[in-house]
Amino acid sequence: MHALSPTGHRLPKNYRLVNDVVHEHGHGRHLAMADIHALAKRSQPTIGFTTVYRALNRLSRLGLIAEVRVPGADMTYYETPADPHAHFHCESCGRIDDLDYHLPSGDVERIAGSYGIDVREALVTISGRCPACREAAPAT
Amino acid sequence: MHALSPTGHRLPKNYRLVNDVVHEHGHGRHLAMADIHALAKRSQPTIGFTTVYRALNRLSRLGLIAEVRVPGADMTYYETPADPHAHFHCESCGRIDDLDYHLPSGDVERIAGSYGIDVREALVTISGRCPACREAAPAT
DNA sequence: TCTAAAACTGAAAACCGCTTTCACAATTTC
DNA sequence: GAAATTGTGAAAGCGGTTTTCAGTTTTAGA
Repeated sequence: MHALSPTGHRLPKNYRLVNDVVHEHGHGRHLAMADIHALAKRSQPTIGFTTVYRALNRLSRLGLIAEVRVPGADMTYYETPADPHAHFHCESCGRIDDLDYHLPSGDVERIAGSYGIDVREALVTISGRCPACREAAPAT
Repeated sequence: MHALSPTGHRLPKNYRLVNDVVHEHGHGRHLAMADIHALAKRSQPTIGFTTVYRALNRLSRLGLIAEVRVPGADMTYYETPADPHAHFHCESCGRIDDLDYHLPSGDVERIAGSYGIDVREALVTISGRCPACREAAPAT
């Protein structure tokens, strides 16, 4: 017996579990597939990472969760969908934070127009050192 | 006998070869390690990819070449260092183009200040479909 | 110039996240 | 119910990157 997602899609129950996990633990945090798998196992100890992998793909495609890809990070992270925002990636400790920033409206459209591009997504990523790492080892 | 790089660093000759390759073929193009290895072999058929790998790391660290990491692309690309600019990544054909755009000056500083971040780099990446792919398969 | 230390080299193996395959189980549809 | 579809977990495969190893070349210092 499958059930419907919040947007009316039919979702297997493992997929709904994954969705719940991301929404419960993804408040401002960014979860890797391994994290999500570990969390899902708490409710469903037999769930395999392959299922989590497929769930994340499906949920992303449906827009129920969002992929976070940060240049320089070697993994894909997942978060709850939110208004456009930038990401910060600490090169020392690897942490990823949300930044409340988005490109000036109009800029993307202007670029798209002049290059003939069909834009799906415009990403802003800032990399550097977070306050904690700054303090731990000031300047390298 | 080593020689000096343009900036006065001592560089093994294989590393200089890699540097030359990137600067000769990286005009507006983005080269993967495999490309660079293949090109370097023309002059130095015995050069191994490990050496190219190490050269690219060193040269990047010295700022003689620039790494291009694009979210969604599975590889690191290399280009000649240039003024800040954005990148476009075509999700259909994978091509990566330079875009003549940079974040409004002041924006990055403002973010850095309010979050206490030590910024090394601010990246703008736009993904979507390039004109060629648009035409080949309009809308999916 | 000779020599010990340091740096460089290429092949191969290890690594690591992601993706696919396989054989089987559960669910849905008719 | 039975057939077709969809979901499942383990395991194997894949591809770019990184490390290891044993050996060579280069450098620095007497």
